[in-house]
Amino acid sequence: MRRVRRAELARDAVVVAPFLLNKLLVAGECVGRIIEVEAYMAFDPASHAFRGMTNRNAVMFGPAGHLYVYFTYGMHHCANIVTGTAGDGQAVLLRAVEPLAGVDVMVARRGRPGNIADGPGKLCQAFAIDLGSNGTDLCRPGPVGLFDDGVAPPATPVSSRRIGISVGIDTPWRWTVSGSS
DNA sequence: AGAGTGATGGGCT
DNA sequence: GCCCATCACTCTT
Repeated sequence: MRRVRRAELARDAVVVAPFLLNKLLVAGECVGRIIEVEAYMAFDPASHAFRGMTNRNAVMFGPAGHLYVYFTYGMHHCANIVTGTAGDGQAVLLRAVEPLAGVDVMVARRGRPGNIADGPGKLCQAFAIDLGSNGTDLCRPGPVGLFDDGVAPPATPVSSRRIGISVGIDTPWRWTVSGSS
């Protein structure tokens, strides 16, 4: 099981997003297989980076392979993986993972059994990812990592429209592993 | 299965 | 002061 290399993430978000399917998100004892992602490109009206760099989205403009975490709706965190070249302002939103290890811990954090990581907010709660993890380098040993266990992403990833946004809904930049929602 | 809605707080115009 | 890259609960088909 090898760590995902920075060079693999230093490509456009629309390329990296399907590449990330079936990769493993690891945080402490918790492991999950990525099954749903969305790409947010530069000059993408739905992207946090669209209006330029601010304190909140600064990590998006840094080098690829870092975690961009933001707080939204007054109660949820969402996790993104920075892609492209530094300065681009690109990222891939992690929307869902299949829990593989540390399920007990995730259920305890969630406070309820079942459907513990099938949404961007739930995923962050289950993996204890919050603003304290913002900027973490996933390509170096640390509290959060991204690994490849040799399971290839789907040969023909399923793409569809992104969710929860009101602009940029024309671009099919959401990818799922076939069989998951 | 799907639509409607309240919770709740930081970010930005 | 309004807008969310959400979730869970309720009520309706």
